[in-house]
Amino acid sequence: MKNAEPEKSLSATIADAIRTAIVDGRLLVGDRLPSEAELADQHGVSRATVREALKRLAAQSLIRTERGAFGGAFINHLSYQEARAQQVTTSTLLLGMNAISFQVACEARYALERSCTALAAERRTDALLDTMRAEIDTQSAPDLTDEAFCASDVAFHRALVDCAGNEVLSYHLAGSVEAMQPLMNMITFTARSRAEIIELHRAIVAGLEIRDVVSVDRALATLEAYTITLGQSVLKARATR
Amino acid sequence: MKNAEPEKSLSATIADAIRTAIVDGRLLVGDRLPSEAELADQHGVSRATVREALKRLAAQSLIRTERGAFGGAFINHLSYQEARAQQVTTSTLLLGMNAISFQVACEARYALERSCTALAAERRTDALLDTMRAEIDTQSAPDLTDEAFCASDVAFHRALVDCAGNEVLSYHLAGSVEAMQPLMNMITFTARSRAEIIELHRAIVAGLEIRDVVSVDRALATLEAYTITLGQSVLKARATR
DNA sequence: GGCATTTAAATGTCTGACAATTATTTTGGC
DNA sequence: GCCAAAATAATTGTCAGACATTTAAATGCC
Repeated sequence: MKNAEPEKSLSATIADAIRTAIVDGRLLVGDRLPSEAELADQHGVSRATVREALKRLAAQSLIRTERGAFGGAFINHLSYQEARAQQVTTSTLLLGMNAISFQVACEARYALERSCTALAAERRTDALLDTMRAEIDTQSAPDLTDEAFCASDVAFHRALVDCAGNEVLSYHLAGSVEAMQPLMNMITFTARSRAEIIELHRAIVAGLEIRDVVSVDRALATLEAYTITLGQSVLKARATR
Repeated sequence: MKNAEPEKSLSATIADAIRTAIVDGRLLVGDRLPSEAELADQHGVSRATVREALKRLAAQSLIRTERGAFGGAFINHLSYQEARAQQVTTSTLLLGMNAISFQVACEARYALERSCTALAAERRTDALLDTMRAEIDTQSAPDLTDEAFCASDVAFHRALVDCAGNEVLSYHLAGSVEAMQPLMNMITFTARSRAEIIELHRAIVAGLEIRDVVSVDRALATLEAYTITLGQSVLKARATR
C-alpha cells in the first residue's frame, strides 16, 4: 500500500490542527490563542513556522491578530460580509478556471435564484422594491457602459434575493449571482437587449408587488433563456472572428 | 476626514496584490511566480514576509508550491473539490458563529435544494438513483448512530442535487447541504422519526424515477417541515432542562 | 484623584544560516 | 557513444536571534 500522504509542511499541519479545533467548537469566538512564542514551544517549531500557520488561518478569516500587550490571535467572528466575500472569490475563480460553459453557469445561477421567489413574494418590503426600481432607472440611462449595466443588474438581483428575508439564503445566492459577473461582462448589451432585460426586470417587480409567484418565476425563466441566447451569440461571434 | 485604513501588514498587502493579479487574469493557471527571494527584492521586504504572503494565498488554494530546482509557487487550478471544501468550511462556520436559528438555516437549505428538482427529474440517472437507494438502506439499519444517520442523509441529498447534472449547481448546493450537518447532528433521531424521514426519501426516489417533479417537491416540503419540527423540539427540550 | 511616564507583552519585520528537495548537468566507466 | 552515478544549482522549508512597533497595564508624581 502506497503512502498517499502529500507530506504536508509543518506550518500547514499546525494550521490544520487549529482550524479543526475551531470548526469542532473546541475554540470559541473571542478566545485567544496562545502567543506565537508559546505555540512555537508547544509544537516544537520556530516562531516563523507558527506565524506562517497563523497567516493561513487569517486568510480564511478564522482568526484576527491584534498587536500590543494582551494582543494576540483571536478566534474571529465570521460576519456575513466576510463569508460572502470569500465565497464570491472562490466561486469566481472556479467559474473562470474550469472552462465552464456559459449555459451551465447560467442554468445554475437562475435555478438557484428561482429558489427564493416564493419567499420573496411573501415577504418583499416596499423598501426593497424601491431599491429594485432605482436600479431599473439606472439601467435605463442610455449612455451607461456595459460594466455599469452589469453592476446594476447584480444589485437588482441581490435586492431580489434579499426580499426572501432569509440572510442565509442571501449569503448563498449572493455568491452565485456575483460570481457570474465576469462572465456577464463579456456580453455586449445593445440598446435592444437592454430594453428587453429592463422589461423583464419591471415584470419581476410588478409580480413581487402583487405577490404573484408565478409571474415572477415566468419572468425569471424568460430572463434566463434570453441571457443564454445573448451569451451564445457572443461566443459564436468570437469563434468566427 | 479620518483615514479609515486598518493599517494592513506588509504580508497582507503583498498577498492582496498577487490575489488581485490572479482574479483579474493577469496571472494564469500554471504560471510560476518569481522565487521568494526575487519577490522579496521586488517588494523590498524580507523573505519571511513574502513567505507569509504566499501562505495566505496557499490557504485559499490560489497557489501551490513545489520544492526543488525550478520549483516555486504556481497559480493553482481550482478544482471543484477544493472549491467545495472551502465553501463548506466557510458556510459551516457562518452557521455556527452567528446564532442562526435552526428554522432560518433549514428554510434556506430546502429552498436551495428545491431549485434542483426540475433539472433532477429531467436528467436523473439510474446510477444516482441506485446511490440514493443504497443510502436509504444504510439509514434503515436499526443500530445506526445519529452521526452515521446524518452522514448518510447528507450523502443522499448530495446524490439528489447531482441528479441535476450541473456541476456548478452541485458545487453551490453541496455547500448549503453539508454546512447544515453540525446543526443536524444536534438532533436525536428516534426510530419513529427515522422511519418518517426514510419514507420521504423513498418518495423522493420514486418521484425522480417517474420524473414527477411535483411529488418530489411535495416530499421535500414535507421533509423541511418535519425537520424544522424536530429541531424545535430539541431546542425546547434543551431550554427546559 | 488625575495625568504623564515607564514597563512589559505581544505582533511585525529583518537577517543570516542551514536542511531538504529536485531538475539539470557533469562525470566516469565501459 | 551510451548509460548510470555523482555533483551542481535553484528553490522551498525551517530555525535562531535580533530589533521595531504597538498597546494595555502599572507606576509615580502632583
